[in-house]
Amino acid sequence: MPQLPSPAKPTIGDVAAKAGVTKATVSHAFSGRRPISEATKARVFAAAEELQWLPSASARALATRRANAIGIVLARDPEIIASDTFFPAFIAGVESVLATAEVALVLQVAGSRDAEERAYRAMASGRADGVIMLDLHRADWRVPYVHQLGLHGVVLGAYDAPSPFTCVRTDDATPMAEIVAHLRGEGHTRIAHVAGPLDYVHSHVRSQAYLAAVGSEDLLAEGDFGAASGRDRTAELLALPDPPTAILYANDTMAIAGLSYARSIGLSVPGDLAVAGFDDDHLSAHLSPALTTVATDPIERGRVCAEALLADIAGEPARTIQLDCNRLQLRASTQVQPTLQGEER
Amino acid sequence: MPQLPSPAKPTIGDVAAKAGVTKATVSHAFSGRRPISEATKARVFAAAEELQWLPSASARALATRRANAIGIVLARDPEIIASDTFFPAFIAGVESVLATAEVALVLQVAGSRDAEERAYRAMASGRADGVIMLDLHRADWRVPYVHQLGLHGVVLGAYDAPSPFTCVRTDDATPMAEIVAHLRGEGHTRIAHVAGPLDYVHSHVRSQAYLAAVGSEDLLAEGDFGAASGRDRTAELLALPDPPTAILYANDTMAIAGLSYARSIGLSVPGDLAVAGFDDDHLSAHLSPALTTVATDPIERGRVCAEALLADIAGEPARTIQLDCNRLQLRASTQVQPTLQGEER
DNA sequence: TCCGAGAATCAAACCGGTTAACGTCACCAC
DNA sequence: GTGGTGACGTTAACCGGTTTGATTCTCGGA
Repeated sequence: MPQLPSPAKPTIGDVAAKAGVTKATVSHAFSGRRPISEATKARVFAAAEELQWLPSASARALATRRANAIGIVLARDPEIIASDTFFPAFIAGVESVLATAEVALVLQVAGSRDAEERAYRAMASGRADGVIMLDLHRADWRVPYVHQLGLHGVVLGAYDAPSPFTCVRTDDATPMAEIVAHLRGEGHTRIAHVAGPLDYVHSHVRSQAYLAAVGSEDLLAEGDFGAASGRDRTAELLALPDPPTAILYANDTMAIAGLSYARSIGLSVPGDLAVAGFDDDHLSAHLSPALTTVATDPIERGRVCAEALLADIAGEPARTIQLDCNRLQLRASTQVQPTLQGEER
Repeated sequence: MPQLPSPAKPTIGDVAAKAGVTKATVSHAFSGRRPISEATKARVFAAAEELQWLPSASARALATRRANAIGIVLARDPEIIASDTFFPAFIAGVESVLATAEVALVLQVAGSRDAEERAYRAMASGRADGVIMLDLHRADWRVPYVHQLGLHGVVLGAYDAPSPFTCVRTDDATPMAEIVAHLRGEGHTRIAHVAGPLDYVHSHVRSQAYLAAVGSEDLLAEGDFGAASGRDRTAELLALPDPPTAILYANDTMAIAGLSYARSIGLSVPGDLAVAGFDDDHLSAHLSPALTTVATDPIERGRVCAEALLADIAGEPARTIQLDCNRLQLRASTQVQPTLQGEER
């Protein structure tokens, strides 16, 4: 492979010299912030093209005090990230709006609270103009912290205290109630729930909705969204003297693991045990029985969060956005009689 | 929420003034590139602490000509990203080494070839010092392109032409041969393979290994790694006059979809049909039957790629790294008799 | 004829760091 | 004394853009 003779990247000065103008003119020609004659513009563009000039992102960032990037700090254990079906889709949604705005996405994984603070400080030091905060906790410390750092921000989830940031909320309670109603319609009376960690806002909301619908916390268990915990909580529930006939999981990963466990001990699904998940993992429609779940459209969530953040950075005031992107997917894992719902293609 | 009076971020100049020294001294005190007396250092650090000074990433990037960031451009359809189990784990591995090096990760999703080129140019314009290239194609255009842009790089996968970049390779052929041997040992003679898109290097390698072991391409089908294609290819294979008794899939997503399809038409697994996947999705060990597959340790791959890239950026010469991270996981989906292999905890 | 306005461009300051070159001063050997 | 050396700081240039305040030129109107 021919070792390149280090082409010495051209700068705006080189372009200006080649076009016979000054740096300022080149800048104006591209930004359009001052009128430049068509003739000069043409010369400038030609020179830039010929030199293959790319404006330096860091120089521009320094001069404009804009990183032209947004950040996401993931405070999760790498192993959990690996098993997370939400995150990549969310990113895809975010990127779909960033791409057209020429804004980059900076990602950081932080294992500890300390690493997390460092990550946000790094963002604030000029790596990003704003951040999207996921996996909201109740009274999340990040909201005041990020605000004090002078960053723009958007939170995904219900933040109850007054927030300086735009807040993108979804209604997870309604689909939970719908599932319970559906299971009741199928004749179930002992309906259990395997929740996610209850200090997450979304886990909490889902379990509250479950409690409201069922009226008892006898059959409420707390998992951690991982497959192993789905299996273990299921084993515990099924070992009860009066075990549930239906289990509602806070995500599909736990539901699938639970479903498999139930079958491995000889139960039939949905005959002996009805199973429902949450999230609509890409596999859930392709299992047998296909899994009843709630499609949460993470791509759409990503898109809306990114748009809200760009708006915030552009100076628009913070607001609350209510998203309606949850869709109940009734499938075979909760109904003995096949329906002709037809949401599967 | 109290509107902050725009704290006017402190600069190195403010710190210098407060400590009664010049900017250069502050810089040296922190970088240690010139000796500074303990007394002065203490004053500088105190001033920085008091002012909550964070050095500006963009100013530093401009001055040092280093972005202190690396990039990954994902050339995939958002829908496919969403169903990808490899990617988040890989990212987690990458981050685990970046975090300690204070290097950021810039992500870009590019839907088209054109967008992809733009993304790499953006990286080259100072957003990143180097990139990791995934999903290598045979004779991938990105290798010369990225090199010409003056970026550092690492490719994951077997690039056969001489490459200016460090190349991280894995041996996917051996586990494929092992699975075939294992299936033969179970008595199977009609063994099919549902490959991924064959223009990907890794799909190609896997299918070649399959062909070498089986000796016929009668039962080779090409999928796209998505669940739907796993189901459809399976349906086609099982509809053959002389259908296979074992199917080997290029990833777990297709395998799980295929397995479910087989069961939905009344076949038992592994009794009537043995099924094996590739990747060891987080769910695979928790299905019933648990899925025989190959654990590919994407976290480790990410870690090694990131280390190699940082080394390259630091000026070390490119090299080829052979990774041994594939582990065959024999589970119930391919063996009628339960074994006591015990690799499951 | 002279003035004012607007268009097009230039020159220079500025963003916030890093770094090469240079100045001091103290100390030591000869 | 003289010269050399190392430690510690300072000055000023530089990185590659953007932006602001002149400057020049043209043209229309009073």
